Formats: sequence, structure tokens, C-alpha cells
Amino acid sequence: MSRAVAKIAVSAATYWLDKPYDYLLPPELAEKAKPGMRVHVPFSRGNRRTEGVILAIAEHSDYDQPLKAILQLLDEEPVLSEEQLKLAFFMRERFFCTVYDAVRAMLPAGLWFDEEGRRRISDKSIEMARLAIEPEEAEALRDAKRLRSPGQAAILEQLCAFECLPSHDLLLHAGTKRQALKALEKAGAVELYRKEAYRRPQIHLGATDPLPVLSDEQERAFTGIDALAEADRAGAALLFGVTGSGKTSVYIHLIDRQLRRGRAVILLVPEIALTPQMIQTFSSHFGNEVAVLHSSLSVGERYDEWKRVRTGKARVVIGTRSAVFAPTPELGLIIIDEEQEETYKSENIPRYNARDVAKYRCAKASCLLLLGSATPDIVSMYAAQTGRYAYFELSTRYNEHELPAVEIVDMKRELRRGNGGSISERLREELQTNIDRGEQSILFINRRGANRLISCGECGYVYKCPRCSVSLTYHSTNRRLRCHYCGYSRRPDEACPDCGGMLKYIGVGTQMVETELKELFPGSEVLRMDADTVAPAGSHEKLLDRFREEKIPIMVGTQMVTKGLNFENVTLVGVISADQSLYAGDYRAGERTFSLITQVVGRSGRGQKPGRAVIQTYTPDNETIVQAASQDYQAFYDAEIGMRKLQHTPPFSELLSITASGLSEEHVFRACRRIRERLDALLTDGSAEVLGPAPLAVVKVNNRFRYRVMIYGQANKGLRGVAAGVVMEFCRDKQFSDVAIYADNDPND
DNA sequence: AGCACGCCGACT
DNA sequence: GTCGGCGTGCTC
Repeated sequence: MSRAVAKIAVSAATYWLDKPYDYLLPPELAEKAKPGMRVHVPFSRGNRRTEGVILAIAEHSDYDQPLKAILQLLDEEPVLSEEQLKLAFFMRERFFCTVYDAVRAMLPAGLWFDEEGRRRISDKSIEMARLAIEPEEAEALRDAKRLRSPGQAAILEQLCAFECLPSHDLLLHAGTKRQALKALEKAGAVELYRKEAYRRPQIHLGATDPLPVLSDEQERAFTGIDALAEADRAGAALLFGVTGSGKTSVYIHLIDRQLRRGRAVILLVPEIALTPQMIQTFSSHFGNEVAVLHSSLSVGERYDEWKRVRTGKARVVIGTRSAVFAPTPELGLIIIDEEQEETYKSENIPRYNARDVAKYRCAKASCLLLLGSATPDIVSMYAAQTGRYAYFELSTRYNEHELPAVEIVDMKRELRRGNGGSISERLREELQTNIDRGEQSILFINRRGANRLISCGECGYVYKCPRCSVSLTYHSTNRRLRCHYCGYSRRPDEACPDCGGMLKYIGVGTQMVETELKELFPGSEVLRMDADTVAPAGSHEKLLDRFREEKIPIMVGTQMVTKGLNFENVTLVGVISADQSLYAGDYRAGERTFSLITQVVGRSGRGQKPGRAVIQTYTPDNETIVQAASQDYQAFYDAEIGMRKLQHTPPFSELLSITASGLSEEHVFRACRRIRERLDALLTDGSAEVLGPAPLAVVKVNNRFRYRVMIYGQANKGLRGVAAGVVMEFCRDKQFSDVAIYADNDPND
């Protein structure tokens, strides 16, 4: 029989048995079934009901066993296009996941099914009303009805003015009841119909703002980038713009151009909660063309935004990592803002990098990928310098303001002078100056390694997580110790459980700095912004609004105070300790530190008044810190690229990792050694270098030990194929059944 | 990864 | 008898 077989990617298949499976298409489904629709199929010996997606429909199967049949179609129409299915295959090859893992990442949560196969989120629709007769007729009818039924007259009045309205709003405006509307419908004067309603997170009302005026420099960047964007050719460009140089204005003009060409634009941002001001700006220019996609939307909201994008109703998509999958009908441009951020790489399955997905999509759609940053990824800058990416620069700060005057404070000397606190004398003076002048200050605390610990003053005992190889951190909000990796929490003892000595608090945390500040500046309010204080929904914005409106003198916070904030009255920024991120061990540590410090310093002096910054460190001579203090990206890049070349790290090689985990450290280590042996045996031409096994920075999480083998080489199809082959071979080997492994492309940790 | 099948020992 | 332990093999 023709067209009787469907090729299906099955969700129950693990990485090593993932391939298209052939299923019979029952005659009653043969007409309806199309690639991109999801199905239920029986899988494996027990025929357990499994979700799958149709990849293709074929005349016959090459499988020589009897085929099973599809049980049910789950979609009325395809939820994935042919291009998206191709993208899923690309992701399997690039990120070592199954096709279905990739599919899962592409679809919004609202499209998923519960166990009974019912859709969780129903398509919400609202009732609309419009005239079923000519407007002149309606006016006549309105005048005729004025006395006998004022309600109906009022409805007609509204409809003559507005053509169509949601019936709810209509009745509200007309000040009448539903029966009046029903009577008009019955009389054939009004038509009631249903229209899909979208649960929008925020709806833009009113007129849109005119486009921002560009400076000469911005204009040059815009013209250059736009020429590439209009060329209908795949390519990438890097926009290097110092903090406050107005990259956003350039984005706005580029987006406007694409909209005029009938194209959609995806703008990726590292963390949406941290960029409310940016979203606001885009909404004010593009109104309801803007769709916002990110994880803190409700399932319904996300689904609705996804649909608005899919139907072409919203053509400006702003969102975090997963927004790179936005189903835009006519893609014209993808912009990745702050492209060096690590959040673009997913740490969960599928372990994809949004930058790679964006590159792929742009290549397929023949459009431009624009990477924007004040501190570009070394790899991107290298691509720009070697001509693979087009390059544009914005070197003038907005309103021609000077960069903040930056001062490095040596905390070792501070300690010698008897100041054991976390605020140096210099920073204290500057804070005092700002308080006196009525200007505001932001203090940044590096969260990495800067947590508050409890330790015994006598024997040095520290609380460790029983399941992970990390110390527990103290949270004063609930007075408990907590593990940041597995969530384990406990109450601290009265005295050291080991020797009975006195327990004391060590380490710098936002809470401790807050306390210290309150002692130093009695009477001045201090606002704290960290994971604890922004936990309730919307509190992030509320805190920022308070900071702005009540002109609270000092704000202390973690990472989240470094990004996107734009406060005119902030003229001082302090980095409590610049050191922690330098010693993280991976090849990106320097880059991370430079980027972080540059971003924090950039928060200062964004208004009329000049800004200052104070950077506290125990290593004041560290090259990276000095370069960041002088905001000298070029110097940093030159030093870093030299080091990368020596160390054969990206961009001079790419890296793949194979990570093993299990309850027995011994087995995990042996498994890794075995993997290393297999790789060594397969990679004999010297094009790649294998290192390890090495434990991860945190070797034990949730009682599972983690070790890793690294492969440095050109991460092309060949090398990835070897890694994939080794993983699959290992999974089939029952000798290591208690060890789980996965491959990863350029892991973050 | 699941899950069924099958072979073996122990128990109301 | 027959319940359930886990080793083995398969997934259109």
C-alpha cells in the first residue's frame, strides 16, 4: 500500500538507540498525518505507549520485521516545520542529544500533553461582536431604537465607531447587559464570532515612540550592519560597543528595517528578569509586535506568545536562550546581546548553545547573525579580527560621557592596616561623599565562592554537604545551612560538632556587607538585591523601582546588579572583591572576570554627572583586573589571545568533553580511563589531543561522583562522530552499567 | 532507560 | 504450587 509508513523519532529512545523508527500508518490516519505532527506509538517489548514525532512519510519500509502501527495522532496540524525537524537532526549531531530531546526544547510547555493525552492548555478564545449590516443602516436603526431600547442603541453607537469589539468590552462601554446584544444578534444587525485571545504578559497601549536619533558613529554601524542584513546572505557580524555606547539604539533601527521588509527578528538577551528596562524600550517602539519569551512566564503566557510568533502576529521576539527556537515565519535577523554570556549554553539536556543554533538558523534562512557586546567573547573577536565575521565598533559613550574614574584598592594592605571588614577605607570615603551629595551607589559582590560559611574558631571545622563535595552556605533568612548543588539543608549546631568549640561566620555575603554598611552609615538606607530578596515574583522590578524613585543611597547585590541597569543618579560603583572568579580553573576564567568587572563599572556615571568606581582586590597587580579597571578590552584581548594560543584553547582548538558519573568513584574513574583508551585508539592522526580523566570542580553532587575526559581538536563532524561512537559503544557495554555518561560540546564548567 | 521474559530458591 | 529476586536481551 502506498504512503503507508511513517518515520518517527521516539521519545523513549535513549541517545544510543535514537534513530527514525518505521511505523504503519492506519488508513484512517493516512490522510491527516503529516511530518511535524506528534503521535503516540507502541515501543519496545512491552509496547509501552510512547510519544514521538513524524519525521517523514514514505511508501514502504526497509525494516524486515513486521511493523507496529501508530496509535494516535496528537496534533491537528504540524507543530514543527520541515526546517525545525532538520534543526533537530543538526542538534543531535552537534550537541549529542536525541532528536526528541531537541524537539522538546523547541516547543513551548503549553503544547505538552498529560498522561491521558489531553492538551494542558486550551486555546483561549474570546467572543467578538461586529455589525452584520451596513453602517448607514446601523445608524438608522440606532436612532429608531433610541427610546424603546437605549441599551441596543448604545451598542450600535459603539459598533459604528469601532467596527468590531470584544463583546465584554462592548457591553462595558455601552453600559448595558448581554440580553441587548443577543437581541441585536437575533435581529440580524450584529454578528457574534470568536477570536483567539492571547494571554499577553503585558500589552502595550498607546502610540509608539519614534525611532531614537543615532549619533554619527551609531549611524555608521547601523548602515554597515543593515547593508549586510539586506544582502540576503548568511553571515555574522560582531558589534563591539563599550558600555553605554547605545547598542540598543542600533538594534532598534535594524529591527525597524527588518519589519519594513516583512521579516521577523529574534533578539536574545542573557537573562530577561535583569533587562526590564530594555523590554520596556522595545515595547515602546514596536508595541504589540513584541513577543517576550522566557522561563518565568506562566505556561499559558508562553504558549500564547509562541503562537503569536508562529502566526506572524509578533515579529520582534525578545527572550532568553530558548527564544532562539522561536518559530518565526520569515526570519530576517538574529541579534545576540552580550554574546559572551555563559547563559546561552544550556547545562541540561539538550546541552545546546543558542549561539550555534542561531548560526545554523541564519545559515538556513540566509540572514545575518549579529553578536553584540561590550566585552566580546575572545572566540568571536578572533573571528572578527581574522575576517570571518564583519566587525563594527561603537567607542563613544552615550552623550559623550567619560568612562568612570576607576581606582584599585589593595585589600591586603587594608588588612595590614587593621581593617578586617569588607569595605576599605577608600570605598567608605567615596560612599560617604555620595551620601552627602545625595547621589547613589551600587556595590557588587561576586557570588562565586563568596558565600557565607560557618566554621569552628578552634578546629576549623566547616559544615559539608553529606551528598556533595561542597561546603554548606548559611542563609540568615531562615537561619539554616544549605547546599547550592542538591538543596540539602540543616540547622547549625550550638557548638562545633567535632570539638565543641565556638562556631563563627566567615566569608563575604550580601547580608554581611549589608550589616556592615548599616553600621558604617547609620541612618542611610541600604537595599539588598540577591537570590533571597528577589525570590517572590516581580520583586526584582519593585526593588529597582524603589531604588530609583526613593533614591536609596546604597544598593548591594550579586550578579544581577551588573547587567542592564541604567540609573542616572548612580555615580559610584564598588566591587567588594574582584578575585573569586579569577581562580575558577577553566580557560574562560580571565574572560569572565574582565567582562564582569567591566559591566559593573559601566553602571556608574550614566547620567549627567561623571562616575567613579572602586575595585577591591587581594591581587592588585593582576593583569586582568588592571585591564578591566582601565576598560581596556584591546589590551585584555591581546594578552588573552596569546595565552590561548600557547595553551591550545579556543579559538585555536575546540573542545568536547565526555563526562561520567556514578555512585562509585572507583567505577567512574575506571570508566573514564576506558573512554580515554578508546579515544586514544581512535584518534591516532595527531589532529586531536585527549586529556584526563579529571574530576569536575565539584566532584560529588547528589552522591554521584563526576569525572571527565577532554578532547581538544577541531570539533568537526569527524571528531564529534568519534566522541559519539565512543559514548554509544560504552552505553552498550554492560560492564559499566552503574556509570552514566554523556558528551558535551564546549562545557561551561 | 524501561520492561518483559525466564530461571531459580523460599514460603503460606 | 506461586511469588518475587535479578540476569539478559530488545526496542520499527
